[in-house]
Amino acid sequence: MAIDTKFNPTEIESRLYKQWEDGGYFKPGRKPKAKPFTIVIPPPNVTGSLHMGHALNNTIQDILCRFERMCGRDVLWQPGTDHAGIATQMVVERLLAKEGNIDRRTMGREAFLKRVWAWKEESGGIITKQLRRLGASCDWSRERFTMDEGLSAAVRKVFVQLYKEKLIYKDVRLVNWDPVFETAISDIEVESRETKGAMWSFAYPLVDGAVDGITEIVISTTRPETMLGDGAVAVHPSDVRYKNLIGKMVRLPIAERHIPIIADEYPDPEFGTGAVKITGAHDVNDFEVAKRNNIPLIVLMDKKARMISTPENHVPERYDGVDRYKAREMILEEIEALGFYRGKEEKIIAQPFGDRSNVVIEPMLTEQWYVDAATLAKPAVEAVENGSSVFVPKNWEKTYYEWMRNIQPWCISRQLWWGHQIPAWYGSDGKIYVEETAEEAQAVAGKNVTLTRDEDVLDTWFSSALWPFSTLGWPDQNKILDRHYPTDVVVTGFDIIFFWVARMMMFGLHFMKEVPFRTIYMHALVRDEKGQKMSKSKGNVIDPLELMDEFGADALRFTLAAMAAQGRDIKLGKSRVEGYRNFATKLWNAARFAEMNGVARVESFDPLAARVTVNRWIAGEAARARDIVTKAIEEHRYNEAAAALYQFGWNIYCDWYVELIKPILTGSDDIAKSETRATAAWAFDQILLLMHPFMPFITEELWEKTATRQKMLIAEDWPCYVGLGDPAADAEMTWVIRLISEVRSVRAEMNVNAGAKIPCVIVGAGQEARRRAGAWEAEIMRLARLSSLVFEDAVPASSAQIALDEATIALPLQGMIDFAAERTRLNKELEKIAKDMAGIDGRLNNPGFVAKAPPEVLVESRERKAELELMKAKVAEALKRLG
RNA sequence: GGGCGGUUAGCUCAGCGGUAGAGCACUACGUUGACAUGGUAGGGGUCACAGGUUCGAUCCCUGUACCACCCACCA
Repeated sequence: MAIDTKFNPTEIESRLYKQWEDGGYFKPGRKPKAKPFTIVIPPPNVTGSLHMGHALNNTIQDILCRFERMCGRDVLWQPGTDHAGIATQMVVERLLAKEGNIDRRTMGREAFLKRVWAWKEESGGIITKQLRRLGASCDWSRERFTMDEGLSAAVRKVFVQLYKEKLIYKDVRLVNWDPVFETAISDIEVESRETKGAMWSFAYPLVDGAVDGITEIVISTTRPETMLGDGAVAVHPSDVRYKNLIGKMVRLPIAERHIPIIADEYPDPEFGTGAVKITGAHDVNDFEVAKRNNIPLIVLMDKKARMISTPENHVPERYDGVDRYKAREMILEEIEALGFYRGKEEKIIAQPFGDRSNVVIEPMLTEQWYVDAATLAKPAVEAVENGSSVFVPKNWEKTYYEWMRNIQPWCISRQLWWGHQIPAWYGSDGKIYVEETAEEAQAVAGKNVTLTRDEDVLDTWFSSALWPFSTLGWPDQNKILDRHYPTDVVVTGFDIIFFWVARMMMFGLHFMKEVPFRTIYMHALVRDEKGQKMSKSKGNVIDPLELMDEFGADALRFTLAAMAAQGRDIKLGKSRVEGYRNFATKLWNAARFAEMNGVARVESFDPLAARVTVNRWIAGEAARARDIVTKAIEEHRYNEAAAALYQFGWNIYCDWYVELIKPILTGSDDIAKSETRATAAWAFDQILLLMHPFMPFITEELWEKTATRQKMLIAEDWPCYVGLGDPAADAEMTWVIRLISEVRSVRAEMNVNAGAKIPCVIVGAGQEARRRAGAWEAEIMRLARLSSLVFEDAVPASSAQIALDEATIALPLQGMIDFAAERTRLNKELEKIAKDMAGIDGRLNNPGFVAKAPPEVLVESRERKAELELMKAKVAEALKRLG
């Protein structure tokens, strides 16, 4: 069982993971009587491979799951993947093109879908393998896919019910149309970007001649090509310039139609010419104006955003089939030639882009399916208001409210093939039958009706919205669902708060009558060292897999946890990962040290029974670390937990404790020796236990290597200490450490090498003094003895003079340690008394009482600094005398 | 236009009423029987700026300046 001299992460990771998974440690139901704890994974796209965001997201979830498991909860971490409609279809279409195959349309829907499924079976499991690599303790036996039969059934049921409740309906309105994928997309899939553009001005001549000497009206537009579809020109009713033009007709050049000048509140008289062309079928604002004023909607483009010429739309034939941007140039040329051109102004304009296709979205008038989100949002808002679900950090609630309270109908139909096909059938008369199956629809429609199914599929996020209950087996009632819904926490990045969290809230509440999760933990986004979003095009992607190869999964996990402060983004540098890899190595070597020094676990060892000061102290420190880590995880402050672990493991245990016990281990006091061995082993076990959620692999490995155990570490109980922590031992160790540091510092400054045995001597003396401690004089004597011993190696003959000097040095130091804490404590106490007396809650503006704090407490820090300087000087002097 | 963050060491970031912290980088000395993926010590900060509250402000309040992000229909 000897521990290798080197720690090799890759060697142990896959072996241990397999042991855990095969051993069934990730499955719920091991503790049937325990309180359940549930997390559903944010399902990664099947097309995806692990990026930094996933790594962070799943590290946090795994920390929680492992922690709660150790705390005795019955943990279910429900994994799965998302079919990712557009993304997947895109990948497969590209693949087809690359292989020189026919496109999907000529291939036909059925054949294409078969191809996608084949692709999914073949390459869809990459990301789940990578999650295993990270150590994620999901119950893989329950893995789900959003297009599984069960989940699809859930989708159909939800759709049908919402339709029957009139919360899903069809509507003809302007949608965001993606001309590359030729599908509608929802509002939040549109990204507005600032681009260079221009605003052109055209004149439309009045049909019936001049009014008040005016012969034309000048409009301004950023989209000249849409002038062919103008149905009116609008002016503000209060705009005196156009007062007498309202109701007159103007001639629309090129299209050669007559359109009215109307009055509407929409135009801003201050902006441009104050007159706006109204193109109802190609602009969201214009659409509203047109509806209000009964202006006809003239469709100009086809699904690829090319102009079309039809008898209805009056678009000249020469425009037929011309791309919208080419049409723009043509229009500009023609307008100029016709003499209606009135100038151009360069301008930065916001343009809508498809978040996946990177192409300008065209507002298009089509019939689509919508969810009445406003109605569903109400309970979802209330649930957060009344605390049924809580955001961490809290300030995301405001963003959530803002969006939910202004929510628009959610367009859920997509003109794609990969996804859940909408369970709606049409009779030849156009009548709609929405049922879960074709048979049911047929039964409702009657035998003689020929039904055709709606071709569209649902937005991917529709099925994701059901994820917290569909994965647990809904709509079938079952034990898992009863036991694990609502889930405890959802862990996610804020970028999908609207896409996913909000919709799960709406659907969860509507169908389960319960919030889908109690806590919504929003973590930051991972960026590169310069704070830029990682993207392939920028070439700044840090691949978590490469980091794991180089430094190990534990190091990566610890890094991510340590950086998961509740900010907005995380800038990740390799050096940080390297640092935590070193931490892992440090622990590995501490275990080797233990092994070499006969430090081994003693089954019946009780840290409370330890007598040696340093042992009592380390036990207390372990308890303290345990408390900090526990609290920090519970409050989702992972960086604090990580910091406490790092400090306890490296600073407290390795730097101080291990160094301080060396003389005991090599000394001749057998009682102290055996106690220390047992304590060291015990304390190291505590490190492994507390660290396991963060660094599961190395801790599990060392757990196995350092003793014969009943259970694997993953199945161990989270430590709970009663009565650990000895103020006397703490106080003594605190100033021992301080004193050693001071002496070392002075020595270093003076470049004196007084030997390396200081720590051992101090501790030995400290123990002895502890037994005698009591009266103040005794304390001084103890210090004196101690100080003389500090220089024992250097000055074999004892020097009483030096000893006394050192004593006077050490005492103010001891006072200094407690100075700040004491002052704080006193002020807090006084403030509290003041508040109680005045009955004030919250911050006290003018306590006044604080000024009455004992004067010795309110010493200026400057004096303290002077004391320190003096002390240093004295130590230096003492050393000088030693030569 | 609304909203949410940020500005702390050379770099990346914690902290958040009570003597300014970590990692990396840097300097010096050790190459000592766990560990050079180490050890010890050290240098480096008017905590963006200006006011205010307070016995005390990096922290709370108000404003200013930059930097990010999200949302929104100004043609």
